[in-house]
Amino acid sequence: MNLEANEKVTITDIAAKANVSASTVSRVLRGSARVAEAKQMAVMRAVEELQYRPNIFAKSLASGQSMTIGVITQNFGSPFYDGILQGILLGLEKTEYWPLFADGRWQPDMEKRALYQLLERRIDGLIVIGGQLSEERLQEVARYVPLIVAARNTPSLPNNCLYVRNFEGGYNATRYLMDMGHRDIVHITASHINPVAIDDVQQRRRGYEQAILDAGWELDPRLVVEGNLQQQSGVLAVEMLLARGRPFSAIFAANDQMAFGARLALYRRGIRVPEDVSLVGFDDETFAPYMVPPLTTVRQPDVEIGQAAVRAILNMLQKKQPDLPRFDTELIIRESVARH
Amino acid sequence: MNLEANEKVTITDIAAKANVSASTVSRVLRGSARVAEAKQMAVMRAVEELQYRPNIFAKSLASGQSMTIGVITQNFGSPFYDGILQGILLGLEKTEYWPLFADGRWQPDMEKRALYQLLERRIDGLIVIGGQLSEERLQEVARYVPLIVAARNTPSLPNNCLYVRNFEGGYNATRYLMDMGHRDIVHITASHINPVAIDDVQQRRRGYEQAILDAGWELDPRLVVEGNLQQQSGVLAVEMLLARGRPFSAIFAANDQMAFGARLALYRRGIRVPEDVSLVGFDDETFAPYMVPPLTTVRQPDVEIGQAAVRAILNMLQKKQPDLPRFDTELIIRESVARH
DNA sequence: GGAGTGTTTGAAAGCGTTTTCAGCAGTTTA
DNA sequence: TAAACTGCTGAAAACGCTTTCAAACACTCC
Repeated sequence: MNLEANEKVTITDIAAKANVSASTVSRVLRGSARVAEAKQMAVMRAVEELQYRPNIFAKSLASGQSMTIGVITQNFGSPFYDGILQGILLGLEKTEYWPLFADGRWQPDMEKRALYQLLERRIDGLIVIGGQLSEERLQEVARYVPLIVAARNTPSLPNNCLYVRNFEGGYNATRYLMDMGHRDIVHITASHINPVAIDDVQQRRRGYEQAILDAGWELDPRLVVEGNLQQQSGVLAVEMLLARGRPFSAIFAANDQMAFGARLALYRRGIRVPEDVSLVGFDDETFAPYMVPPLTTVRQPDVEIGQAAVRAILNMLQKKQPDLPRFDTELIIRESVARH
Repeated sequence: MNLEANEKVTITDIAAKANVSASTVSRVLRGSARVAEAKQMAVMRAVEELQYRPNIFAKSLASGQSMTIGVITQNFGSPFYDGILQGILLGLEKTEYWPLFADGRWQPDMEKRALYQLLERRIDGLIVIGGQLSEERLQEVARYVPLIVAARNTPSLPNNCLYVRNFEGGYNATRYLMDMGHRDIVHITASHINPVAIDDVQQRRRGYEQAILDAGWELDPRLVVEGNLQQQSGVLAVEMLLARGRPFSAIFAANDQMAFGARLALYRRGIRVPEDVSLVGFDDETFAPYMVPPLTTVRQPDVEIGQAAVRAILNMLQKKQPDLPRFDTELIIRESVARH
């Protein structure tokens, strides 16, 4: 790599060196039309020798494409979302595209602003991870630019949405606890975050409820606590639960972070995991295997979701029908659940 | 926000509507020269009415600036680095610049490739977080584009480097354990990662050693174990330590991730924390307060570092001397250390 | 009243690509 | 043998900005 050298080499220089016109150079480089073998070779040689690097601004201006994919995430630094970002990075790796990340921070106006700025940067496609943009706005965006929504259910955009079977995940987690002999199972949910409904989390809750109903038991509202997906809210949830006085032997948290919080609260109260209370999370974050005891949890294939999102977007960019796989969750059994 | 509407509005349309020339419109928008008050107003009104959004490609082509800052991180999804990224995002928020992230994954060739691609995208500045690019290459890059190196000591680039006082951090952590009555203090380090030396981690180790020497004690090589900064290596480190048979009452790990691994290994062996063995980490990751027991650790101001990196780069872009603060670490005392 | 100074402006020349269009050889086809 | 294709190629026109340059104008000062 020679930094300064290639700086000023333009397509015209290549054209001169290879004894062809600039148009022909462009054709060879983009493969946009047939060019005689001999000229092709000449162009390639000139490119090699002069260390030519196309100017991306000129390219974008002329072609109208930025070769970038916008990505709106919430809460940069949150393990599950970061996993998806990693998948996106991975999927984009051997393409000509580059991701443009923006952080919505679960704040509707931040998210709108991010969207706006990304569009101003003329992104060729957009991946939205979670978030709270209204479906109407997403529809509007989808009309304007290829769009994939990941980690969020958007019923009105069936052709833009990457689903995870959250319902089944919640169901299986609960079912597993039941199979281990638990009956009084708590669910820490987070159906509302300032104050928009998070469909994925609600699906997990519905799975939990269905598992209980399928067993022929009754739902007990005292066993459900509301959190906000952050660790601290897991602590609070357990406090609240204990205050309610309703006995329980197991907790299923709607994400790992709240499970970690719950685990800490139990520790502080001297309640042992899993001897006294069993614990199941959701997401399988990197820290989950290192919780004490290692956390049994429902794995969402985050990296795979990111990669699938990229594949789908790339297909859309080529005007092909994207395939939108449904992702299954997987129960990862570790050591935080004991037989009751 | 009107998506389709503004698409085709160009500077010429504004010029026509405001009864001025395109050059004047440009001048008003960029503030690059005085323009009569009345015309300014007219331009602003036209911009407003036609919902004009400048075409960033044309802007970049004409000005030679991409209004992007390249950022090379290692290991996307690692908490400490993500914290810095968050800081960068935050710092860039109210500027016209946008970050372009690349992931080196601690692999030298990945990192070189990332660097190369970022330069191809004509970034206006570059922030490198950690990594293994040789100092020579970094020097070469620095000559070519404003460069800030964060979370890594680069002695040959004193004007491009953001330092954290890792030595003091290591010293204080060890000192604290000594003050709590510990004498046989283990250090889990990671001085070499395939197989490049990580200066920051070595500084922490030197701090550890100095603290012991200052107390008038001898360094015992059996108390130092090598890891690779990943959780799993913390597990292995404790296994190895136990196998050595050298008694110890405290562990100071060079980062939180290895501390988490160590904590798990101790749990598996039935060794209590902090009753039997005390534990101190480094970084203060988001999970540290939720470890059981909450982890005493050395906080590095990750978000602040990211913000400082942005400030420095922005200064360099304005040809001003960047200020490169030294960052102090802070010992966060939680519950993983007991008096011995 | 003219020279000198300073301020504001528009025309036009880039910036480096892509893409359209027409032309020019060679084929085929009628 | 003329007409119609085909396949390659170069000239030139976008793409939508920024910036230089010189003109136009309004002052101020001898």
